[in-house]
Amino acid sequence: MTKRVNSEAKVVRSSRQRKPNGRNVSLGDVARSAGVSTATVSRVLNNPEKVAEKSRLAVTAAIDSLGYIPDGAARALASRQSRIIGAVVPSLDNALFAAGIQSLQRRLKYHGYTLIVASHEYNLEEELEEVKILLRQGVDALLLVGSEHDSKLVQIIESKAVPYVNCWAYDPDSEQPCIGFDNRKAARKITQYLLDLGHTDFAVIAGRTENNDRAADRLRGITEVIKDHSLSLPEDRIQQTFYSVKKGREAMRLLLQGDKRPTAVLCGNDILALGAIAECQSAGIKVPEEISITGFDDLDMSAQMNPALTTIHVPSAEMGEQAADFLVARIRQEPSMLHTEIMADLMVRETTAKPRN
Amino acid sequence: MTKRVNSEAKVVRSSRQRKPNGRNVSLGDVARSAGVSTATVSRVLNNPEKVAEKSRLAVTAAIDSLGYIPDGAARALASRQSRIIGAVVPSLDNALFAAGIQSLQRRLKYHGYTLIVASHEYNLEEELEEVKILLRQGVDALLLVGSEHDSKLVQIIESKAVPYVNCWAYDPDSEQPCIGFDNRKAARKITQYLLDLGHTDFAVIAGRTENNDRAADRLRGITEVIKDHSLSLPEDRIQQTFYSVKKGREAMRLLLQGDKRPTAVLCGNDILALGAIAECQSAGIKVPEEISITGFDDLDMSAQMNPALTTIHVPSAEMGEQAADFLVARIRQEPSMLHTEIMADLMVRETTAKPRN
DNA sequence: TCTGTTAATGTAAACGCTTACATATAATAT
DNA sequence: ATATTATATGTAAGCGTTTACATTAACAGA
Repeated sequence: MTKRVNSEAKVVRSSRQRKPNGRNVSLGDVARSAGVSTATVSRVLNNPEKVAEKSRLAVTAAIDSLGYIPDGAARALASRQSRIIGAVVPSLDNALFAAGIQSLQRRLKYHGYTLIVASHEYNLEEELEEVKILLRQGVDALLLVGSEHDSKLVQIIESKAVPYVNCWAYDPDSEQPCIGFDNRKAARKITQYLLDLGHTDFAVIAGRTENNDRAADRLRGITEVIKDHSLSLPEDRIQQTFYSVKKGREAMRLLLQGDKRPTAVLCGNDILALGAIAECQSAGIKVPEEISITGFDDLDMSAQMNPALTTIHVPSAEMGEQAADFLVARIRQEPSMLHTEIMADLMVRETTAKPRN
Repeated sequence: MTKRVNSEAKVVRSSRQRKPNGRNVSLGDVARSAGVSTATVSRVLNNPEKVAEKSRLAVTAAIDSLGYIPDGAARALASRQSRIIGAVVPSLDNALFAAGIQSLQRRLKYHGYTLIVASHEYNLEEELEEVKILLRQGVDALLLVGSEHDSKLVQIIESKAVPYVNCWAYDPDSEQPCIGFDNRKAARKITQYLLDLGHTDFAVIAGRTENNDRAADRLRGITEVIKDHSLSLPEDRIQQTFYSVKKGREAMRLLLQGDKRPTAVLCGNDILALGAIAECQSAGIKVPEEISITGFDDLDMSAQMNPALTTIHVPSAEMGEQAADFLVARIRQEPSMLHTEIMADLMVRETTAKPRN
């Protein structure tokens, strides 16, 4: 598929030496140059208010002229704080998490922390593995996605006494801290909306529910409401698939093959819905006139597409920000809420309408 | 500073306690428990082949039973290697980078490295700032996007002797290592294709070119080819905007307002193109019958949309993987190519056609 | 038996910071 | 003036690893 052409065979051996003249410049060098002790230099770095202005100036001048950059490892070792926070998400490829991580990072930076992101590709064992790696790197706190984890995971984190929080899910009954929304409730809401519109003939294109409690909760919310209204949702009306436009199309194609076409299709996220809509368009089926389709997440583009997608708005950015504040508060041992619910609202747009007859 | 008044008889000597019941388990604890020296434990961790099987077994058993997790900071300090690699990208919100980062991470993990990602929101000063932070954290190598950086950036990295690579751009004349494709050449290719189709009336919806050499190169490639063919591209036919579907729509709306409508619109990336297409659809203009639209990047969804987008395929995943291999090779002081060009191919799909008359 | 060589392990000195505690100096109260 | 307290700085002991070098054991060749 893709060809690769290498430019001339320029082979360069980089000699991984430090400064030309020797070692890297250290805090000790700064101290010597400024004529103060290492303790004072350390203080101007960490508690400048505890240092007299005169020495503070001398030290900052020395830092600048020497181009001193503190050694994070040494600092972490001595202070037992790495100032690094880890996040383990299912995937970076999902715009939903990307947006959340983006705002998480921005906020952490504001608090003086650096973020390490790892992804586990919707594999709980892999998630445990990644958490171990982050713990080894000495993260000061951890952000996890969902509330379903490998059984050993929480135990390990707690044995290390590292603060953590589950995001993108809300479970007030859990002992684990979480910041997120109730996926089941939101799914019920959008299903109910379709029901109120008059739909009785449903199909679902869900994300894979194993190892993904968010997808499972969404599916559960949908089926519950449908069952509550004594409507049926046969097995072949429920597709489970990976999150991608392509998979969404394929699932919709299968759904369209049945002898009776559903009047409303609930998708596990916006990406699947985009695929479902594209498939309908290709098949000459009008959305929403002939079929209603809903998404979940409310990606930026969903409101802009044609037709604009009816979906559940998931405030990822807000969640990331709150998670940052929460974790920093925990690190500082300040009081904080155990559970924070964020509202996920229904966004009615153009892909849903009353059924035809 | 703070006075400590002990009313109780219990005087706590070490104020830095970790677990409720004491310290964390350290390599020394493992050594004691296994009946060997710390050096031997360290060896089984880092060079197991240098240790006799008997002691290796004893040590691994001790590690398991104590639940020992090595301290990354201490290891980094002593070995002068953090096993962390940093990436500074413009945005995580852009699916293009997300995909590249994802594969970079996967590959780094395979090599035993952890990835830290920072984003600078298309702000070169911010980029410098992030690089400094990562350097402070002690990253063993750095991945950058594009070849245009703050003038101090490369100097700082090189003074620290940290390997780095510029990605998503290809500039064989530069002294800086890069792995990527030639944005200008690719832009020329897609423009030429439109020209060959018979288009003479162009418009461009480009990404913002300040602080973004990739966007600038793309725009340059487009305008060059058009000029080469003695065609005109007036100022008002060039829109520059942020990468978002919404902005793409707005830009297209402006373009449609002119007295003469272009027959082909070249977009700076797929996201902008998606917006442009949506706007045309809303305006009742048929793509590609009445207007041809092209993207750039070839996101996963672009092939699935309706109509499928004609665009330039950017192999982000491959780039991430190669970047990982390159950086690791550099860290290990193995020989490696300074410049690697990756081909960005034209993907002709359904949003382009011959102009009407 | 002795010596030289190799393999396995141990000893202890870094690595570059932070910070408890000690000390010196200045400010204030008596 | 002296005692008291607050402020600023210095001293040096870690933090938990890695690793150069020393030591010991095992074994082969003479």
